[in-house]
Amino acid sequence: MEASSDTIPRKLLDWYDAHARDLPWRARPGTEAPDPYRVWLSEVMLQQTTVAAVRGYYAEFTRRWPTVEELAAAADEEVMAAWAGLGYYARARNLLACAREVAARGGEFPGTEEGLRALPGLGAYTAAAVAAIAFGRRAVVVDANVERVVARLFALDEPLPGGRAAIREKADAITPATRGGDFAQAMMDLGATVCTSRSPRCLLCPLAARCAARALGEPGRFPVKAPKKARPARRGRAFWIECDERVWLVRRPGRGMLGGMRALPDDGWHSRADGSGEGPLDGPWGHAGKVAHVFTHFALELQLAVYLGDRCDSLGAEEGEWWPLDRLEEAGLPTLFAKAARLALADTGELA
DNA sequence: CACACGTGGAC
DNA sequence: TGTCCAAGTGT
Repeated sequence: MEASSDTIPRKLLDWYDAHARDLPWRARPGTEAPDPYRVWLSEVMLQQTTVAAVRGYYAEFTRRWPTVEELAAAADEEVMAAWAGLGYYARARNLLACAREVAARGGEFPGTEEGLRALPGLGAYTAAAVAAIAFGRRAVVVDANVERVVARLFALDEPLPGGRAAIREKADAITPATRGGDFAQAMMDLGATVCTSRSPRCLLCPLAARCAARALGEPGRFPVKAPKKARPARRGRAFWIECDERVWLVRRPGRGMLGGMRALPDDGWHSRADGSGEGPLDGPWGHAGKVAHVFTHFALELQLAVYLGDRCDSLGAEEGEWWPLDRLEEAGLPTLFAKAARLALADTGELA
C-alpha cells in the first residue's frame, strides 16, 4: 500500500523529537514558550552564517540586551561594535531599526508572517521562520537547507535560482498545519546534519525511503545551481596613523561596504578599485606589509601604510577619533581592518 | 532578475 | 590553494 504524503512531516517530526540539536536560542520543548525577541535575534544572526559563528555573538547580545526594548535603547556604535566580525553589517543596521520599531509599538513583535515581513531585515525566510517558531503559525519556511532537502526529496533539477518556485511549491505541500515551528527547525536540522551539501548521510535519514534523489542513486546532484561568477581582484591602501599610544579611526558611511563600522582611513579602494588614492596625511609613510582579504564578490589586497608621528592634531579636519591602542578590541573593527591592525601592531612593536 | 553585501570552516 | 558553502535581504 502506498503511504500517504503526510507521512513526510510525521516521520520528520518523530526524528526531530529524538535528534533535535540543543541550541541556545531554542526553547526547551514543553517547558517554556519561545521568546520572539530571541527567535528573531537568532534568525537574523543566522542569515548566511553558521551556527558556530553565531553562538558567541548571540550569548553576548542577549547578555547585554536581554529584551528588545533594551536593544532599541542601545547606542548605534555599541551595537555595530558588538556585531563586528560577524559580517553582513546591514543586518546590524536593520536589527537596530527593527528593534526600535518594535519598541515603539510597545515591545511586541507582530504575530503574523505579513506583519513580520514589513519589519526591516525580515525577508521572506525570516518572517516565515519567526512566525512559525515564535508564534506557532503555519508558514512555508524555505532556507538553503530546506531547498536542498526538498530538491532531493522530489528530485527537482531545475537550476537555482529559477528553480526556487517549484521548490517552494513542494515545501508548501509537505508543511503540516500544526507544529510549524518544529517542522521548520526539523527540516533545517536535517539539512545541517544529515542531508548535507556534500556527502549526505542517507543511512541516517528518516526520509530516505521516500527520497527521489536517493532512489536515483545520486543525492548529491541536487539542487542544481547556476555556475558562479569569477571573483575579481582589487587593491587598495589603508593608513595606520599612530600618536601617543592611540590610532586614528574613522567611521564608514552608513551604507555600502562595511557601512557604519569603525575603520582605518583608506584610499577609497572600494570605489576606485585601483589603490591609487591618497591618504589623510602627506606622510612620509612606512610600509607594514599587505593584508589579503576575500569578500563575497571580490578579493582585496590591502597595503598598509604606517605613520608614527607627532602631528596628531593636524588630523582635526577629518572626522574620526583617536582610539587608545590598549582598547583596540573594543573599537569593533570589521575583520579586514582587524587584520590590518594586527599587522601594524606587530610591525610597530618590532620597531619599539 | 542580478547584484552587493562578510566571514570562517570544510575539503 | 582554491572553491564552495552557511538559518538571506535590499535594491
